[in-house]
Amino acid sequence: MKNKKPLPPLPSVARDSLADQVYRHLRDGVMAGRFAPGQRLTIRGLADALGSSPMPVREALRRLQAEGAFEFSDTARLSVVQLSGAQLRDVRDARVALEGLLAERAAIRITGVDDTEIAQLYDRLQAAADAVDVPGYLSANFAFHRRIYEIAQAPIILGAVEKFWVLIGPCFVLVAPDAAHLRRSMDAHRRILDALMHRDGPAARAAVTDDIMQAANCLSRVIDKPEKKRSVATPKGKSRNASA
Amino acid sequence: MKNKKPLPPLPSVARDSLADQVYRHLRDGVMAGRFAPGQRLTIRGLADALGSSPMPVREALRRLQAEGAFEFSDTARLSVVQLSGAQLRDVRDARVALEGLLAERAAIRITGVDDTEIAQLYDRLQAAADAVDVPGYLSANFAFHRRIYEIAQAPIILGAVEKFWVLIGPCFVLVAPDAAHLRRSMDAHRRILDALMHRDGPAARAAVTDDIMQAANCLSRVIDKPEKKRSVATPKGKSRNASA
DNA sequence: GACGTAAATTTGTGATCACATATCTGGAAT
DNA sequence: ATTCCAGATATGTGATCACAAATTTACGTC
Repeated sequence: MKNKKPLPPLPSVARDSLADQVYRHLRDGVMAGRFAPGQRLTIRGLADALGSSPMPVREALRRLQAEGAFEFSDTARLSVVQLSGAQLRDVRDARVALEGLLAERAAIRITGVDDTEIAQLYDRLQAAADAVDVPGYLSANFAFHRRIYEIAQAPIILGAVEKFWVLIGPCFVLVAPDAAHLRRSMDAHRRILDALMHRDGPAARAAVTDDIMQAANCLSRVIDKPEKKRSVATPKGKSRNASA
Repeated sequence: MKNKKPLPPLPSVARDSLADQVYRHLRDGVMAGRFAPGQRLTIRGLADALGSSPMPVREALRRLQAEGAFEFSDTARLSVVQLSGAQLRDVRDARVALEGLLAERAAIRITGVDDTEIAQLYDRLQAAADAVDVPGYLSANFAFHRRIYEIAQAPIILGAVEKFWVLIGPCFVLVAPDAAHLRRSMDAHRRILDALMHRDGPAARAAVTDDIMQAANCLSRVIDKPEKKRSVATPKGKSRNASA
């Protein structure tokens, strides 16, 4: 469904190009684990699925490539990045360093008006954990962390952190909904919440560190296991793509 | 000078698209301080200067926008990102966290074959400091740090660090060649070198931290001083660009 | 029937065109 | 002389086309 109209009703106040919309759409999809590691995609296929020309998709993919979400292989074929175990440990260490910094700063700068909002996001996270909806849990999890880090008022650092989230998003499609992990993760989240409410910076950093290590351990049990029936490449072979 | 020939001699083994070349060219230019903060650029102007069509430049700029080097303003005008003092402090803190991690890890994994190479880069840095060539010093400085961090064998973290370097590159055009700063900086570099040679991780982290804090202090004396004759926008007004 | 080679399709890359909007230029009115 | 508005130019965005390389498919040969 190509839109022949050259976007007539654009209020011009939004300043939101088609490429930007495609970018956010794909980025959210990656973070929510809707793309499998190593999955092959095509520019034209995504463009058809999104109802646009290949051009905005190309620009969005360039940005996502710069962030490490997708890669153009040696033969210039597009695919979702597949992190190795070592790379996953690197992401873990970098997250601990950066998110620990943000959590500590957030515990200092948080005010009463933020408390209720954080608590609401925590409840939404808890709800997604009770139902074992993994994509929903991932989205709620990132929203919870993001809101906390926004309080730290360091958007540049938060941007770097989100780039790491984009990297680990696809890995989560490999891990089956693990109730035990979700319970441990929610325990860490509870401690993050408590630390923030008590304005305890070091405790917030420690809780965030535990949460990150928890997730990394969960992933490391699945990644780099050489053969464990991980046939999560292109499901069929046709240039399809998962974009809800 | 548009190249009408559809790139005939491409060995096809390089897998290096025109957009990639433009990307690296602009990225190196930004890191070396060849673009002024807030400087306005145009896609067509850069394309003409580089002798290509606007298309590869667009893709390269998209990547660099994703990395935060350039921004498309609310009115979709392209300009070099101008960091505020608060953002500069954020970059400083993130660099301390990440580069400290890499330095500590490098001190552990470094081997004898790396020693000579690091020493050579240090000498090149010293030479650029003796002559007060700021762009040359910046390039040598980033090369020195990059080589060290490569030893840490954490390419994902190094990639995040380089994104921060791209952000602070333009800021350095604001600081005049300061011999005192160069001396203090070289002192920190000497301590980094010594720590690496002694395989002392904590000392390497401390030296890198000092180096980063040093540079941040130097920059903070220039940034956010409301009016100090910083007329470093577009020098003339014509859509020119500094691309050597 | 298996394997290798060539045709056909797919796909990323780059160029060119069209268009809406922002920016600049010029002159006219106060 | 200054201000303000209309025409002209410049610029980012998106679409379409062309092309080379890679992948897939088909067919002929052993």
